[in-house]
Amino acid sequence: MKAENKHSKIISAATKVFAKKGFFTARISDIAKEAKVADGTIYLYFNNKYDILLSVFEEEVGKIVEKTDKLLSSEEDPKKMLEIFTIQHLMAMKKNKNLAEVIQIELRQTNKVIKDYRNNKFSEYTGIIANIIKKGQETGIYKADIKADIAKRAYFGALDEVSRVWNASLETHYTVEEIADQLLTMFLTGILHKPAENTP
Amino acid sequence: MKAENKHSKIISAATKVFAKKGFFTARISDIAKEAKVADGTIYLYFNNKYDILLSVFEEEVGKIVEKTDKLLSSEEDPKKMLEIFTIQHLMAMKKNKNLAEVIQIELRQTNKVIKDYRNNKFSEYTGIIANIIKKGQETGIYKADIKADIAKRAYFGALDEVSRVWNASLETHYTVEEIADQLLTMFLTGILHKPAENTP
DNA sequence: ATTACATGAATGAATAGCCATTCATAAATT
DNA sequence: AATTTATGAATGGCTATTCATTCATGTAAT
Repeated sequence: MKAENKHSKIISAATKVFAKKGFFTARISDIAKEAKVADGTIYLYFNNKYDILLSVFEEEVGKIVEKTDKLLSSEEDPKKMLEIFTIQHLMAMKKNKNLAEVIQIELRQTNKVIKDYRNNKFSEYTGIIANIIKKGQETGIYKADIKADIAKRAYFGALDEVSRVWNASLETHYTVEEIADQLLTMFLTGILHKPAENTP
Repeated sequence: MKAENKHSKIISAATKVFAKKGFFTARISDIAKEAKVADGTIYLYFNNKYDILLSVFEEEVGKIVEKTDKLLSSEEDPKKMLEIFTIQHLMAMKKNKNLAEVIQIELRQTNKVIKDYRNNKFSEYTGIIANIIKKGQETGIYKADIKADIAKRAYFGALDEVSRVWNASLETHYTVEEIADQLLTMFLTGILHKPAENTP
């Protein structure tokens, strides 16, 4: 069996298992079983349990970053860019619900214990939001007094929390487009009614 | 020693320890040590480890809900209400950074494993946001086509993520007021420049 | 073509360490 | 002295990780 194949089989099994049980309650044997591989085999491809989580995180987030960059590269309008980012994020999370969970786990749990931080694909990812905002500020369409580093967090947080509920989904009949529309409306124009002055 | 005293001593010790090490890597003996109590004593006040976490969560979030309700009760303007909510949340999280962490842990980690859900103070809390929005929509100052249940999540997510970084704070020299101002600006009026039509 | 040998991947039972929980015993309080 | 509260060492269960062994494939010698 080809090596690469097994590596990725384990990665995707782990994604599934971590998402379902959480990192700490997931057993190596669960992952092994899910990947249809012996327990020991996992240690041929990963150093330890945490290494699996980190790999899942970095690799999968890496893919998303790459895809997002590609999608954005052909767009110049900061407003459209934010729209693309939003839809892309929500679609990715809906498609791979397990990944959404893993991101949340890794982000909030484990780096508390193990300080490694490698390349940190994640800050790369939120950095994309910051860049969109900065670009819009240069163009002049976004408010200049918005701080990009606060805004990127706020917007990521909003996206993330909306996706979280998706998973824990007791509900959410909304489509990606509906949610994206709501988020973009809020973030771009706010929830306040504009004073109706622009009627000619 | 008074019983109630010991109960709350354990709660606050646990808050500290969970925040620092995360639920799963925190040891009962850590909590006991922090509370200056014997390991066994903890089991006189709580059923098990998870019960401690849940108690921390429910009790502390409960306090915040109560305080927030009180602060809001004397205010009618939905715009001011959101402002109050925002500042109150950020202050509470800054004051009790540990609690901010525990909320995140509980929210995203553990209820995956143990389904209990008791009263769920948390939905009560986000419900406050939803109510503010609905009220503003009735008054007519908030856009009618914003869905309160999406908006509440988005806004809570934004607040929460901003507070998270606070803790992991590698930076954040911002004051509560600055951050609140930024979030409110974004959420109320958006990041887009208003088309400058309201100059008379 | 067949056999013998080599290599490295894969296995999964055994190990070893950790830590939540219990409980016999000891204060402390009534 | 009876009862309540507290202690912390001992127990027991759990699971990450290891490693001796097997298996599969390739190479070379006959």
